[in-house]
Amino acid sequence: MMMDARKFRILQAIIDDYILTAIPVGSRTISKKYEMGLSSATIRNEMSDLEELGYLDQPHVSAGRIPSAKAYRLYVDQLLERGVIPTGESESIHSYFEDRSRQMEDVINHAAKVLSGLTHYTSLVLSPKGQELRIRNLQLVPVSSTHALVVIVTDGGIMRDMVVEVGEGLDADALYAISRTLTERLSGMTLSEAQQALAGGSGDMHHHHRRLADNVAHFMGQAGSTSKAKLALGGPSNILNFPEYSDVEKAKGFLSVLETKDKLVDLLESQGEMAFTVRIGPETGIPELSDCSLVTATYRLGDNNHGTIGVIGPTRMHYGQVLSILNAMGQQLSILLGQYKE
Amino acid sequence: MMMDARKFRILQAIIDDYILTAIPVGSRTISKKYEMGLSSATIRNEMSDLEELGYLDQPHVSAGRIPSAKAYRLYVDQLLERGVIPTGESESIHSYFEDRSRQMEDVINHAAKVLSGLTHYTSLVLSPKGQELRIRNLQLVPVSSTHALVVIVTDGGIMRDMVVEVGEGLDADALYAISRTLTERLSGMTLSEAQQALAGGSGDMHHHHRRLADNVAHFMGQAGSTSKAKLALGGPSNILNFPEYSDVEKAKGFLSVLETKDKLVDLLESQGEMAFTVRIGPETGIPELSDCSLVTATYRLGDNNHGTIGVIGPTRMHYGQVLSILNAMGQQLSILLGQYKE
DNA sequence: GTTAGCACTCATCGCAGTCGAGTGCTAACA
DNA sequence: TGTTAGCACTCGACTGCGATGAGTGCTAAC
Repeated sequence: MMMDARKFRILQAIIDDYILTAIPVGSRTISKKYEMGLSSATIRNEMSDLEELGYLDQPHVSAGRIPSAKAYRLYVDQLLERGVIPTGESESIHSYFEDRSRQMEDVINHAAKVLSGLTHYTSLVLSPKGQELRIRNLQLVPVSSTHALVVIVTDGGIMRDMVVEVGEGLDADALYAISRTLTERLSGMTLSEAQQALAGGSGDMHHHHRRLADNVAHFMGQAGSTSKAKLALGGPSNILNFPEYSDVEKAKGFLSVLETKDKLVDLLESQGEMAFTVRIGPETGIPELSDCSLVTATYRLGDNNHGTIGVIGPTRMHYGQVLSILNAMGQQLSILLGQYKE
Repeated sequence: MMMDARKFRILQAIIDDYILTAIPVGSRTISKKYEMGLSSATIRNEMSDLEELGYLDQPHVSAGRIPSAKAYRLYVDQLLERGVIPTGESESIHSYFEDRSRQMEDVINHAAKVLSGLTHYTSLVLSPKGQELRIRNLQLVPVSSTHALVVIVTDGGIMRDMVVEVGEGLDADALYAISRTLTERLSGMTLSEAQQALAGGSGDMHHHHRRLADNVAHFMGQAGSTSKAKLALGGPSNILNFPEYSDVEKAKGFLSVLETKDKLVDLLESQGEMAFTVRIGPETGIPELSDCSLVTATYRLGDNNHGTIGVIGPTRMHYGQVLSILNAMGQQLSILLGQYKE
């Protein structure tokens, strides 16, 4: 048995209806509501076939059918093939960023809020990871007589800071001098390159201030590591709006995953450079999210940097709308965060 | 009718039992489990009195009694009067901070995690507000040809940073010179004093770089305002462990409040300088939290700064234990964050 | 003042019965 | 050969009801 055009149309109708209502869809519903020109009996036969093909599940014998993960996969693939509808969203999203803050973190947080507000799902916004960023400026700011704050400005405009121990007896001017030297030496390198350069330890300065150099190198290792990418969550409790999660146990599982952000970051990072990724149910690889879908998109920042935005919701998600909003939001973020670029 | 010692003992037993089990407490339970040397009938009479006095509520006529907010209030007040039990918690909490990060934000986040882990409630950790901090150092780090990052180090060791617009044609050295001048002028002032000093606008520099000065002043206003205090949440989903919140609607209300952090910050800040505050049910002033209690404590940072830590849970909270843990955690935070002090 | 006894209340649980949405199958029809 | 009407069947959801039992309030005796 094969999937033909009619089967596909019926499947589509079932998915649409289930996305809307979250109620198992019966043959009569499809026949009447979606004007197929077919009787419920025919639909029934087709549905039986679709079930055999693995596109539909039946919670119990006297209930309607619900789409399987495989069905959503097909649905989404079609959607992506046909291209996403980039509606007027873009403009409306733009308006949410009127008071454009320049702080990476603020932008990330705000974006997450806007995203969850627009989609009514839980949203995730991951800042670009530092790995690929190139250093533009490095400066040490004295904090105490023994510690200094490292500030690094990169071509993405992202700054990370950390307190490092410096040797005794370095006043503000000395630190500034060192900062200038370091900036000169390291400018244009990525964080990991710079880390190596420092660890390699040629140059005058390094002999005098080995400790300082080591600490700064260590910091770069940390800042450059993916784990340091900032993750903002939007509307975690949105999930509770969906009947799928009216069970407290399930909701707790979901929220717990959100709390341990590490897994999420890994998941988001694994997207790589793809414009869009849709993970349906078990495809997320996280048991607690096995009846959720995760839709992610990347936004570009500079030539070799990207961050990730995403939305988590029940598998019966408004994929089309979500993709469209993510698309618009990605563009907006690229613009907002790209404004440091010279 | 008055509250006498025996009534109080009975009330205490009821509260203890209800905190443990979340099940309405009957007269027989008290008479047997708590060895009052009184029959259930006597307890019943006393309970009836306690209800009349407003310390007990009855969900329905054939159920046991549950403590009212007024009862918890009495309970807590007694607890506070007698002094909190500062057990060995302090040591165990210390051990959670082995890898002492120096980043304010990391410490705050970690503290929230530890706090929610220890108490099994939802925890809140609010960083000290910048208002009272005194500037020790101010530095401008070039970000682009037109923007610079302001970094301020204060005597609390707290740094806030923000990108401000500077005039054209200022290179790194020029910015450093300005930074030195500003540090000299502003060092020792609080943020708001510094803001005024800058706005006042005497001094050579200000005429040349009015724009820059204005922007820095504006930043100080922001950084110093209470709204900028960082709030970390720990274990938001912990609330779902309690049967009180097995209703999804209630849980959603609770979690929504957590998402809009502003209200929480206000609530935490309103504690003022008190060592401990306990808000029971309606006392929180937030409808969604009307059957929660919020226990907060302050931790000191320097002479005139303090942050707030707190725990939110159901009204039937383990007040004694929570107070003890908050106490220990407060001390630990004071130590950790105070380590920049010269 | 305390307690035993008793009638009363009321939430909870289990159970049988009903209802109805939805199915699968068969037979007739185009 | 594909479509449809009809019908028996399934099974979850809901309803009503009696039994159960925890817990109370009241009264009378100690």
